[in-house]
Amino acid sequence: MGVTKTDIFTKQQNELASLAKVLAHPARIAILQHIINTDTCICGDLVNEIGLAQPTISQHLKELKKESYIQGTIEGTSVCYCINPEKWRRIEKLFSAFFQSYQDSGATCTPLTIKNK
Amino acid sequence: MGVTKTDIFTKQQNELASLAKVLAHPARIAILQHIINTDTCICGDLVNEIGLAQPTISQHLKELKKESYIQGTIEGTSVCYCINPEKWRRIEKLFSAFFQSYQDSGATCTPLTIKNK
DNA sequence: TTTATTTATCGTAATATTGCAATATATTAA
DNA sequence: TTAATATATTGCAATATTACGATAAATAAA
Repeated sequence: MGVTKTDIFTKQQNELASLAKVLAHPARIAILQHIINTDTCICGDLVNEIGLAQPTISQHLKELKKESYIQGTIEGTSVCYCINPEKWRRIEKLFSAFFQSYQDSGATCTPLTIKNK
Repeated sequence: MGVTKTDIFTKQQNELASLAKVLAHPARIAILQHIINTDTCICGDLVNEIGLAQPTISQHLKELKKESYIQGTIEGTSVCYCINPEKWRRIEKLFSAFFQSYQDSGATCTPLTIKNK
């Protein structure tokens, strides 16, 4: 159906999935990396840096803003984007906690050649 | 077009995006958490634990296997799933490195009320 | 005011994802 | 062999995502 049954999952599960979804596209990773490298972004530069059309970049920025990975400030006709420091650290902690919730107990689950790829 | 232009991004950007995409669904988060909690999974239990049909769970497991978050062992008629320890730590490091690549430089990008949600 | 510049939004086409019924496959038990 | 059990695969419908041309909106410069 292409529609996720969010109601059967916990708030935390849905939140982590939503945050991961933002990172689930190389253009958005590239945008974040460029903003990180340039500190405050020169916004329109993203269109030049990354080989995507302006509406496409704008759409990706919208998704990054929706989950507050970044924030924007209007500078005349252009918009300056930068990382949202507080949210970034919060997201980092959520992912970190998720990955650290697994600790290798040495439980035996022998790997095998799985037939279906 | 619904088709990602992977060729214009680096291998690292595409890899992190692919890994994030696996986590971009609450069912897959729930599956991983259940496997983590039960150490080795009782596979069919996932269908009961999570309120999704068997083919749907099987499909999610396939995606988790594709990026090697988990591995499966055939136990008679059933399949026992568990976390792939080596891959899990590798993925953890990739995400950790990504988040830590941002360090708050105190660069001024004053937040504002952004009009478009 | 008019023009240029920058970014956001709309509309749309192509493709991907999600979910499940039906079915196939594989192994164990009878 | 046959039946039961567990999981994977297929096929399909509903919806979501990606990308971009066209255009709107908003501000600065002339």
